[in-house]
Amino acid sequence: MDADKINEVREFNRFYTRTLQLTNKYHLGTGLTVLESRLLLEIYENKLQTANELVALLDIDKGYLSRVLKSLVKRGYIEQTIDNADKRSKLLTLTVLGHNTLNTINKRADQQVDQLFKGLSDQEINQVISAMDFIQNKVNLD
Amino acid sequence: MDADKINEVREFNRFYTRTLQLTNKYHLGTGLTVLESRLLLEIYENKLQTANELVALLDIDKGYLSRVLKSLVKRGYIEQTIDNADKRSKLLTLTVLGHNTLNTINKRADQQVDQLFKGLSDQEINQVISAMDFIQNKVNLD
DNA sequence: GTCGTTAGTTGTTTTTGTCAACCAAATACA
DNA sequence: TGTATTTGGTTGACAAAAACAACTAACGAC
Repeated sequence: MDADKINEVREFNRFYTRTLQLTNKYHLGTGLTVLESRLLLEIYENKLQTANELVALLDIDKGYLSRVLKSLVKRGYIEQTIDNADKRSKLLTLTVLGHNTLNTINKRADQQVDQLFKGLSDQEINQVISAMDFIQNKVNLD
Repeated sequence: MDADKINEVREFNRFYTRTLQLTNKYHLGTGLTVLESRLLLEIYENKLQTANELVALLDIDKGYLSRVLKSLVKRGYIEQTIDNADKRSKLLTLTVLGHNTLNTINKRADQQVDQLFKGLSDQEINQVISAMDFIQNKVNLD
């Protein structure tokens, strides 16, 4: 891949990180840190059930996670119940507060997306979205 | 903007943070933290000259920045010289080491981009890049 | 020259994260 | 079965990253 193209990708990366950083500050106004809101999200939307799964997914220290979860329990965002099938592990679920907070976060993120697309015509919005789609499908993960 | 589209954008955001932002972990293998490498980058490529400008751009605590800069000076990456036009402020420049390190970081980022695009045809690469271009031109910043 | 502002520093504290030792339940296996 | 190993999670001790507030010295306005 030649230098020009690499440069364009680099520039896009900077651009997008800069933009995303706005939409990434989900926690703002919710009393949660970025990590905490990520945990709620993974527990609820991706159906992760145990600390162990979170550790594997997020590549985070298990001791630290243990404390963060403890704090989330104390503050009423999640509940931990012992798994009867394996009494070492605790199953994580969101409380009503946790659920509502996650909704707030999502709503706020949506507003930021709206803000980002403000002033574009429907046709342009569709084009941006299909460009995103294209990138997502083409770029090599693993 | 309807829910479906917002959802796609949200997904793209997650995808993008997960993947391309990998190329943002510049610091790996250079002895610099992410913040430090960002500072070098802003000083050199964006021609920021004072701690004050960095504080404004990066929304970072000035006390903390002061210490980080001090450490970068001590470790030989940057130099601070008193601005004769305003003896309160110090002008920041990269040393040779700082400059070389920044080059290494950029090279490494380029390799990661290459890796990401591995296996795509030239035509596909061009399509991805023009999709990026399109997004960048259309999406509303500020 | 005095006063409010500004650039940067420093002391103190909080938050975030790492590392290693630990406990109890589960699994392996002789 | 009984013992050894592994696994899910907790805890203590510590290090690094970052926030907060008080401070100094130079600057600008008047």
